[in-house]
Amino acid sequence: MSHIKLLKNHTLKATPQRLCILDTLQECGHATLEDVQKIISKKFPTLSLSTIYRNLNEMLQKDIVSEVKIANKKDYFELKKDKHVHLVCQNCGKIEDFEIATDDISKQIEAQTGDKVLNDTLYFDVICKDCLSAK
Amino acid sequence: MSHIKLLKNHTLKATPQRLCILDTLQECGHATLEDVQKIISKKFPTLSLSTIYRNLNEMLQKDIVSEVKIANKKDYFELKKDKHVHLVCQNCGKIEDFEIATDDISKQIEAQTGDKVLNDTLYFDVICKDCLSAK
DNA sequence: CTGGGTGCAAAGTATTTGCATGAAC
DNA sequence: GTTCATGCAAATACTTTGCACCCAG
Repeated sequence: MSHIKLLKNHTLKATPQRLCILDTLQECGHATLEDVQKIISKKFPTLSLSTIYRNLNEMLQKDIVSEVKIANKKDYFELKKDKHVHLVCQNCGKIEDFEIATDDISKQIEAQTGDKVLNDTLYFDVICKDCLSAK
Repeated sequence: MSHIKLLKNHTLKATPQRLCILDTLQECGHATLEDVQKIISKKFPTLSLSTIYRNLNEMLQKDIVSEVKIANKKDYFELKKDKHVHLVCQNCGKIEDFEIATDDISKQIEAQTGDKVLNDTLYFDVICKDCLSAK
């Protein structure tokens, strides 16, 4: 879906500023606020910091983007995607996505706790293939 | 291990302030900075905010405590524990811990990506038993 | 047109730091 | 006694807000 439609579906006007923010997230995959700021300052120098804050918050609320929180790291933003796991390379810092079925674990938790599992967020600390082979 | 020993093992002096912070985390299981602040203001009103910040940061660095980051929530602190999963109740907000073996998933990731998995952090959004039965 | 969005400057929070004093070892 | 930690106040960093102007629909 185009970013223009994406915004309109969520009752947000398709301004150049918003499109620029979405493009940036798409390019980066996962971007910290700092990343977004830095990249935008080149692509669209007049886009103000308050606009970035305001829009990221709005898009979080409307579930267009999500926040990726990793211990000992800054928070990242990403375009909302289907269920996936984050693989965080402890060497180069890169974040990869990985599709995975976690129903087994969910069932196990439900059986042992009596809770109802709705959803999950999984992070794995890894050394990525590239860093492994670089050694 | 007593908190006094815990601190000394990490070359930190066992001050009443530090012990109070550790006790607070132990009581709460998972506490936000705000929780810590609020509880401490009763138990030890002269303990200053900068001391809380300084010590939590130091203890994070020395791996005495860890940070629990959950999307759409404030960050929590907890005493460092063995590998466990966090179950976050979407209804009452409570966080439970759950012990689980995740080797299967790790192996699956390694097989499919070529990465080396070091560690993992898993969160599950749940409706806890208590909230389920309260309906 | 008109309502919502933007930029700017200012306000509001959160976090860190420098330094003199005080406590742990 | 020394060294390290604390409290306070000040500095810095981060985030939000109010308002006049502007643009997408």
